[in-house]
Amino acid sequence: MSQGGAGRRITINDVARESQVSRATVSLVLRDSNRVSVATKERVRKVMTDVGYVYDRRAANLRAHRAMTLGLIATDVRNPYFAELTMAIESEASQAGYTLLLGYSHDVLEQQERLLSAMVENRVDGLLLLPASGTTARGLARTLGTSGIAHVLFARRVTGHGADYVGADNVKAGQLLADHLIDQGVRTAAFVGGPRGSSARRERERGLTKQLEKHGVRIDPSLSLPSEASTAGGMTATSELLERGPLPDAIVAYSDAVASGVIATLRRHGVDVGEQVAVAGFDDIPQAALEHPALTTVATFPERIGVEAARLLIARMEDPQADYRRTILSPELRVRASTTSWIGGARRSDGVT
Amino acid sequence: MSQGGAGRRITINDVARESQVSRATVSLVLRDSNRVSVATKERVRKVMTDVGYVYDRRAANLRAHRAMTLGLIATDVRNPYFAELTMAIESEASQAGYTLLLGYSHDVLEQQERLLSAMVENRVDGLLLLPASGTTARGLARTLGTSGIAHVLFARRVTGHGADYVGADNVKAGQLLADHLIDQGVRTAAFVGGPRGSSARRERERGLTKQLEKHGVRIDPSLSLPSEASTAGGMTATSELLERGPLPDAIVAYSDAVASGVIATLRRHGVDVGEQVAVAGFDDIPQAALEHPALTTVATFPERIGVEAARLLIARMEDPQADYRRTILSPELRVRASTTSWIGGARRSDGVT
DNA sequence: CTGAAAGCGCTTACAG
DNA sequence: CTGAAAGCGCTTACAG
Repeated sequence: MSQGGAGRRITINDVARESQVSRATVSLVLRDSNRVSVATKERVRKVMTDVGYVYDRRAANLRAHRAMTLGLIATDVRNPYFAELTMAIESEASQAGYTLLLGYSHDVLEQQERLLSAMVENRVDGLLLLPASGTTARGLARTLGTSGIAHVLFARRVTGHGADYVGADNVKAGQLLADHLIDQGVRTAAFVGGPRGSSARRERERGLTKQLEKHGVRIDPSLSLPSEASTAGGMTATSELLERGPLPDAIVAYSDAVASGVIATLRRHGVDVGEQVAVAGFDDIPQAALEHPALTTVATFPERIGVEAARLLIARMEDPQADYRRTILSPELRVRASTTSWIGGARRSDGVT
Repeated sequence: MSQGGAGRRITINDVARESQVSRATVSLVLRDSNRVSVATKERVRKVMTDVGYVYDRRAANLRAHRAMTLGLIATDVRNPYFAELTMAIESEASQAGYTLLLGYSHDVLEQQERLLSAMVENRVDGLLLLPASGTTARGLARTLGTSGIAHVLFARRVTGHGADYVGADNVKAGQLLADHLIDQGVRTAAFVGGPRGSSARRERERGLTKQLEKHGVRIDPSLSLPSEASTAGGMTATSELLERGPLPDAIVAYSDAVASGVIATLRRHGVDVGEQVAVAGFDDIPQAALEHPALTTVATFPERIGVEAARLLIARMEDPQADYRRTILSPELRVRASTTSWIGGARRSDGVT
């Protein structure tokens, strides 16, 4: 039936010849155009399966000036928070008919640049970027500027860079936690972990610090310890903290992933986590509720951020001239045992009241 | 300088005209061919940056019959085990100069089919597949057969499907755990969680069961409870187990992710995890050592599996006719408190000795 | 060392 | 409802 020899690719030409129509008609059948009669469609489709034709989307996309492909650059998906984000973005993109070109920057600027170039050169229709810490507006302009490619930033901002953005209200998240810790009677606190150059870290810390200060509680700047945004990072930072002297009333971790390392390290050092020192995180990843003690945290809804980022991007692709949109999701406090079982506050109030 | 108007794409033609050479020469400059003089290269490159030229890799790839793109289909990256795998594959592919086209099947067959088609139609050079549970050789043949695309399976096998494969020795992993549990004096055990249709589950359970039976310990088949390969799955399965009556001496979870759910659920029901019932998992994800109690498990080295899978695929692309290779990594037992603190065995031996 | 021509596998107006 | 022609942005022999 098919004359396609061993190595030869079967193309639209073979199908056209075999079914006695033009290539244009085959092309229309491929997209199920109603400009082709049902009879012709059936005949052409039969030939397609008979000769084992496989559509070449790249060729189609080149000609049609689109890719039906979105680029996604995240930092590291071993972080459960980013895993949730990635899954949500993939689902949403996939539902909208897009395929995903993926890259991980490992939170390293040079890697991110390489990935950005690769995606631009592959002419993705749009780009979702979780900026590596240290990303600057100038850097982005250099890599993305000339291409004018549609893109949205998520989870971390880049100050001065005009683009759509989706993220949590990190300042608010810090405030929520501050208010709760004040309620618990906390008087001293450390802010542990997270990458120094990330907007999320700055904002969470700022929200926390400012709000604590309103109640006369001051975070000793020497107790602000950056780290990788991972459990391992949390462990390292906590070891440092333990070396610096007596523990504060509360340890606020940059994220739940970091908090996981905080808790493990404290426990290894015989600290009674929760009772002796209150611990809290950010994000409310699934594991937070399963920590022992269960972790107080502020939910930042990665799934919703992912879905929204994908939607914003698709909207942006449809209307490149629209004003930039920023979607800031409101965080929610989740109170659990890691702060409520703290007994320092009780002791203190016992003395006072 | 450039005459490219607002919307027009700047192509190799513009660069050729502007720098007074042919398109062929520009093309050679792009690939830094030594068939072009240094002077010409410099002149052409200067023009490229001046006019803001951006290479179109899609067009190049179409013509050159390659994509420099690999397809990766995993199930769900919220599972830390798959996250490690994915990161390793991405690193390796990226280092070899490939970009990754990504899709998650959510362990659902239909989704996997759609993703496979998309990747074949995008003409990826090769494909890495973590098969959804229930994947059959016939199904794969149907989707991949006609395309003859290079691919490797990893982490789970598909019986009867001829392809390269990389995975852990799951039977051995089960045996290692069985031997250890026997040493601890365990007499009854349950196998909890994991997707029914996955080869990894079957093999782990078989290795465990057979080896236990050698020592006269029999797993009650009604205590083999499948679930999603997630922490949530482990929680559901454990709730079921608790309803079935008295707990066995040991609970072996399909994976550490599942074990995490087992531990949390037992604790919620007031069970003293470790002492009252031994718990173990598979994979040795980073969190296993941080569980409370620390989780005994069998390391299966997802990172090595990922790296190896990418390498096998690249080798396969270079030599499509080579015999199929199977890389089976040897697992290693990691003994921790979740089994060693079990006191049932000690009690019993006290009585016997 | 450089160029003219053909072509990768499709889609897109334009006719009829 | 269908076809002939041009073209997407590159690379690849083939000449010279």
